[in-house]
Amino acid sequence: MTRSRREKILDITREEIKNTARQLMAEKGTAGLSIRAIARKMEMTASALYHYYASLNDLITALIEDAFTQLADTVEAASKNPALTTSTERFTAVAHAYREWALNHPIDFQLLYGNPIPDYSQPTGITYPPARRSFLVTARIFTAAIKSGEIDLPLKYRDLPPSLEKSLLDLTQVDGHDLPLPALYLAATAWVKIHGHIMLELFNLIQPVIADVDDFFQYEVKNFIQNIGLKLPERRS
Amino acid sequence: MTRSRREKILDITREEIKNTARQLMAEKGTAGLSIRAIARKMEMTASALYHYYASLNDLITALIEDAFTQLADTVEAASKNPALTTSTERFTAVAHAYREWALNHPIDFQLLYGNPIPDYSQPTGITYPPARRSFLVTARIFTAAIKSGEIDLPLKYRDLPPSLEKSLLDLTQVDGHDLPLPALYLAATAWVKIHGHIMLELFNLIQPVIADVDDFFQYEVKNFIQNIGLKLPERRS
DNA sequence: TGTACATCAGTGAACGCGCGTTCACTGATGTAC
DNA sequence: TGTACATCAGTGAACGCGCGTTCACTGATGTAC
Repeated sequence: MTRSRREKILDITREEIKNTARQLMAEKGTAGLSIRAIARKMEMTASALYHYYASLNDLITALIEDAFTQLADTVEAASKNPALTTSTERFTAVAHAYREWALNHPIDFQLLYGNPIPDYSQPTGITYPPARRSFLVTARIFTAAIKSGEIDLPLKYRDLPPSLEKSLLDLTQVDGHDLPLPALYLAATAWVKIHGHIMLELFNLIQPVIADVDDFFQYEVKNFIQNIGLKLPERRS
Repeated sequence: MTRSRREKILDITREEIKNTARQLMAEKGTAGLSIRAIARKMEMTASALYHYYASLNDLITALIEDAFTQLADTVEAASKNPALTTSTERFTAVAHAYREWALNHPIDFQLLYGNPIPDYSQPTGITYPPARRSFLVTARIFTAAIKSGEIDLPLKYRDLPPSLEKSLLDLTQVDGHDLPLPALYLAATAWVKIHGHIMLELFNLIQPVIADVDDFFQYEVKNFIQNIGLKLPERRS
C-alpha cells in the first residue's frame, strides 16, 4: 500500500484518458487524436488533461507502450498454451494469435506499425524491447523444432547470403540469446510473411482480391509450414 | 493542336503544383500536404491554386491516379523486357521492379497503400482498375509458366479451400480475363509476399532485424520461386 | 473530533498557430474585327 | 497594325474552424496537530 488513494485515482483517470483516446482513434483514425477532442469526450477542459499527461506526445507514448506490451503478452501466452504439443501447432497458434490481436485492436496495431503520426516524436528505446519479444517467441519455437528434429534444414539454409548471416548473428549478440541461425532466419521470414499479410488486411487491400481472408490466412500459414519443412500435424510426411 | 497555349500552360502549372506537393510530402510526410503549404512553396497565394484544382481533395486524387499509373507502367514494362526468356526471369524482374519503384517513390507508395489521409474521401472507381493492372501482370506470367510446363502444380494446389477458389473465380469474371485458377492463386500469394515485404521495409521495420534488405529481398524472391515449384535459372532441378 | 493549512483537480480565458475555402478585385494576356 | 473587349491568372482580406499549451484562479479533498 505505498500508493495513496489519490495516486490510485490518478492512475484510474489516466486509464480513462487512454481509453477515450483509443475510442476516438477507432472512430476518426489516428489523426483524430487530440487533447481537445479527448477532453470534449470526457466532458472536461483540455487544460485539465495536463494534470495527467505532460503533453500529447507523452500520451501517445503511453498508448504505444501499452499496445506493444499487450501484443507481446498475447503472443507469448499463445506459445505457452500447454495444450500444444508439436512445434507446428505452437507456430500456428502464435501466427493466429498475432493476427487476431491485430484484427481485434486495429487502431493499436496501426499505432505501432502504421504511418508515423504527424508531429509525434518517439522517445528512443521505448519501443525496441517489446517489439523484439514477439520475434523471439517465434525464434524459440523454431529453435525447439530444430532440436527435436521436427524440422530438417541443414541442407536448405546453407546458402544464406553472408549479409543475412551477419545480421542474424548481430541479433543474437544484442539480445544475448543463444539461438541457432536457421531458427532466426525462419523467424524473420515468418514474421515478414505474417506481419505483411496482416498490414495488407488491415488496410483492406486483400479483401478486393480474396474475400475470405480467414481461410486465406490459414491456408498461407499451412503452406508456409510445409515450405520450410516442418511436419504438418495431419499427414506426417 | 486542339489545346490552346493557355490550356497547355494550365497543364504545366498543374504539374508544377503536383510536383511541389510531392516534394512537400517527401519532407514532412503525408500530413504536410496542404493547399497553403504548396502555395507558400510556390510563392503564390493559396487562393490562386483554386484555379487549377477545385479542392485539396481533387489534388490528392490527381496525385493518387498519377502514382497508380506510374507503378503499373513500370511493372508492365519490366514484364515485357525482351531480354527475359523464362518465366522465372520475368517474375524476378517484376518483383524487383515493383520494389524499386516503391523505394524510389516512397511517398507515392504510401499515398496508395499507407494509412488513409485524414479528411480525404476517395471518389469511387478511380483506383481499382490501375490497382489491378499490377496484379494481372503477375497472373499472366504464371499462366505462361503453366502453359509452357515451367511449373508443375496440378498436384500441389488441388487443396485450395473452396472459399479461395470462389474468390479467384470471381476475379476472372469481373475482369473478363481467361486465367487459370492456380495462376491467380500464385499471383495473389506472390503479391501478398512482395507487397507485405515492401510495406515493412518502407516503414523501417525490417532494417532493425536484417540490415541488408536488398539481399534479404532477393533471397526471399528466390526462395518463393523455389517453393512454388518454378524452375530456378541457374541449376534446373 | 475539530480546526488550520497544504495539496490537489479542474476551470476558463487567452495566445498564436495553420488550415480550406470564398469573394470581390485588378492587371495582364489573348481574341475579333 | 490598331483598337475594344472578353477572358484569365493571381491577389489579399476575411470567415470560421480546431489545435497544443500556459496561466492565474477556485473550490474540494486530504493531512497534521
